[in-house]
Amino acid sequence: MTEAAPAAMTRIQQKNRDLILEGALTAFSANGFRGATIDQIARAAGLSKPNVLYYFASKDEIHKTLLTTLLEMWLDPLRRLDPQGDPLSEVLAYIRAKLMMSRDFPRESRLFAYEILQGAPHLTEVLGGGLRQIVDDSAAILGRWMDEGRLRRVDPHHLIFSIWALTQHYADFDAQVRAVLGASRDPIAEAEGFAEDLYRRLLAP
Amino acid sequence: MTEAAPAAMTRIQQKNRDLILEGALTAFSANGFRGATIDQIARAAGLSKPNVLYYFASKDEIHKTLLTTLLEMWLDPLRRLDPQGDPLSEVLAYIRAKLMMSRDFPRESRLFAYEILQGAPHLTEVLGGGLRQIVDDSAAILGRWMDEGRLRRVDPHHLIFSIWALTQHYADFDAQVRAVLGASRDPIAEAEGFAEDLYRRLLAP
DNA sequence: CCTGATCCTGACCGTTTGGTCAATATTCCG
DNA sequence: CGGAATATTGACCAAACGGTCAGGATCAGG
Repeated sequence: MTEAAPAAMTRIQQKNRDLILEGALTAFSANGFRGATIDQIARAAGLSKPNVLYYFASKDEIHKTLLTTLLEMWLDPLRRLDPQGDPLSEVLAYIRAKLMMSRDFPRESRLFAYEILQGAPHLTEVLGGGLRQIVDDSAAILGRWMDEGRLRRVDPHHLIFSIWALTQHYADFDAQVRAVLGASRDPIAEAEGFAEDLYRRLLAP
Repeated sequence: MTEAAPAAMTRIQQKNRDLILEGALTAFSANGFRGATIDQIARAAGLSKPNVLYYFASKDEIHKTLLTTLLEMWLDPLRRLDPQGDPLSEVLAYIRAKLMMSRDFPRESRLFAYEILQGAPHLTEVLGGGLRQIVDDSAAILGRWMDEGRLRRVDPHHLIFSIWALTQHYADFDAQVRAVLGASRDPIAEAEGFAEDLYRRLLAP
């Protein structure tokens, strides 16, 4: 309903909608849905508040559009698990990809973190639908590798959870990580080595 | 300054402050700091809004009091790492304790999650001070065990981060875990087995 | 250059929210 | 009991916020 006719869109529309979503990503990821104001979003986008509402009917719609747009990108690495590939390499590549996303797209990570913390009011359909499907599919691939003895047997769903938890931790709880580690260290670079070691140990048959 | 004279406190004061903090924990952990309103807190506590402000000068002070009060309890399991104990048992016991806290105190977990997501504006001193100290101390214990060859060598800080990430994931992202796993499963009970396997593999020398 | 569609904004509105205050009720204690 | 200390509340306030709207600026196409 929000994207009924995406075909017809002016250059200006395209540009301003992008600006708004970009500003909204910054605002929502910094303060959560309720903490972010339309004024903040407008300022970050370089537009006036009424102009923002000219392109999006409500704050809610901006948020929803952001979530659904970014979810695609967010889950992409999991979809890339290649059933034909080498199991351990595939898993380690996935972990590396997720860590790089925490490094390069921390705002996106925090956006989802806020949403899920809140009980995912805007994502319930997606969570129980598309997400679950993708996770189940990936878990099935992992399970098959385990059946074949090419990966140690563990619960595939919890394996995925643990990878999410660990990799997103460095984006979501960055403030804590930095406070504990100090300013001079590079948390994510270090995490790469740690995570590889961890999951190699766990999964090597 | 907030707790200048804790000695003098009426029964009524004690009871109502507790009620308020209890209600605030529910409100803040469900909606974050900005998402929670004093009215919500008051209703949850069974008091009127002005009465809540009679016991706490501001919403901010309620939040700060909650955080500092609960941080103690939250970090307690880490303090319990016994340098004299069996290394692997100690770590596994810590993990089990953290998982039980995710099960029994999910509100506390989410309260901290929100705060740190936001950049920990109310915890900066604590993070860089007390927390860092405790983590460094624990990391030192773990490091010594590794020196002695009683634990496999990994980065102690990232080991702690990974335990936090995994165990708190089940409280903070409960909505997602439940959506993916379905209603009939018991995530945390399953996680216990998974986590023990994971860290036994990683750390057994 | 004209005109209709698109784009943009200042001013405004109703509601919510954090917080205040004067007045009243309740408790405590000599 | 009586009065001081403590506790409680309805009414209120100013600021912030999401959202509206009428009117003006700008742009695209003929």
